[in-house]
Amino acid sequence: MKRPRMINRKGASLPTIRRLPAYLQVVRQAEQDGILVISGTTIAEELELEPIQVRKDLAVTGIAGKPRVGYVVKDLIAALEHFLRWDQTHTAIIVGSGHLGTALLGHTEFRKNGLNLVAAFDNDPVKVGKKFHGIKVHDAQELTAFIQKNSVTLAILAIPTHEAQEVCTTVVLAGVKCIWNFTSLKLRVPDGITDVLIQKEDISSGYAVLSVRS
Amino acid sequence: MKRPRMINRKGASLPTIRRLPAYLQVVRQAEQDGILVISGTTIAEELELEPIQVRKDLAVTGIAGKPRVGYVVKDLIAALEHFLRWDQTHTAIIVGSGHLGTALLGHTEFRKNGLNLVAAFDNDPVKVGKKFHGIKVHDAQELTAFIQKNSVTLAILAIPTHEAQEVCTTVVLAGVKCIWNFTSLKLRVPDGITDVLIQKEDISSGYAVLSVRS
DNA sequence: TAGATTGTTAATCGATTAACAATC
DNA sequence: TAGATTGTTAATCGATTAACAATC
Repeated sequence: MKRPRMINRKGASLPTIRRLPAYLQVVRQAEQDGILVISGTTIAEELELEPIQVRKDLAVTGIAGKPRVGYVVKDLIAALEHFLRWDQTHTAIIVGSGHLGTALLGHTEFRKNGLNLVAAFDNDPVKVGKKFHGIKVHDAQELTAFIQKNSVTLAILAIPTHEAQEVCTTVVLAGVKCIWNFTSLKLRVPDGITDVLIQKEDISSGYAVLSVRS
Repeated sequence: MKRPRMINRKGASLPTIRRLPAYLQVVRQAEQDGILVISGTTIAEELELEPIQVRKDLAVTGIAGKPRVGYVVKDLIAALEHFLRWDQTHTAIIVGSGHLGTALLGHTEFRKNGLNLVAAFDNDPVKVGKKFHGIKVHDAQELTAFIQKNSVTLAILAIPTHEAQEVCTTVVLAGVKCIWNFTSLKLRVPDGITDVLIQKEDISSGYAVLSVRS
């Protein structure tokens, strides 16, 4: 059986999408520094990429630059944020309030990018009721009710591997459409459900690149 | 100026290298389950990939399968581990013992993959001297001396962005050849040093994919 | 044997890079 | 104007996929 290649918004390739946040970071920094206009060449130098790649990537956002000048910083930020949908609020929860979950809760950059973390969940009674970085830890039993009541769209899984599939099933049945999976397990959605997006954050891939190349 | 495309061991592409850990995980699980021989088709099904891609990827490790049968589980594990250099010990330190650093210290899977975490470092006096997951937190002042004394090859950076470049410079000057960068800063090695490998673990890329596709 | 699977060679697909006209 | 930069079209490069002979 052949699965169709995933098609992305407006024809942007996966590698392009993955580079956009780095551009946004550079351009936001430029704005902080009071710079009004920035060229693709400058962004490329900053990130050690080729200028042509930066221009091609930025083009997917629909931004129009001015020859000889570059891109208006304010407009470029808006274009990148809009393309990434980081100008909209995404209501999210984190399941698991161990060290990784807490680290993610404290990742303030998320807020700038539209991610609204509204709750954490844990099955450890010692943690339930506590607050980390201002976000309350709820009992994992309340997952389904909370998701439905608060129209949570994204669930971030920072739990032990052996709990991952069960939690995945629970949150999907409760209506979550996106899962950000920080466990090493390949998750499966319940049969018959097709409109769920699962993004795996794979730390061992990075380690593989590091050890093979060194 | 044109930078040459990075060439990897035995011609394995970057995407291939990044998939290998997933294969290893599946095959190790098979071994646990008492399975002696596994086919590329089976691995592909498990990971929702195409069988041809799995076979091509496994080929880079030099493993030879048997038509109609598959690969000997024990041999395949050995081949993957050896290709990834996960059969060797890599002496590593973690700089930063906040939640992320502590989460990484507690990531037991690393040990199975040759990563020997020997120390953590922090500049918070409250944390110095404590132990997390059996690993002692040292004063960041001791970084250089420790690296040189213990021939540390890998430094994992789990520190605030604004400290990242300084720590990078310190550990590189002390002799570290590999940096695993969990901050969002693009790091630069000091002038004249060329044989340092920096791998950036980019969480915002994953979030970008998630929000663009949803 | 029949049929499943490997591994090689070729074809396709897609991403990156190059070339260059347009432009400010 | 001269020169830097954009953005488009074409070329190249590399990764994935297909086809199929070999094999157990």
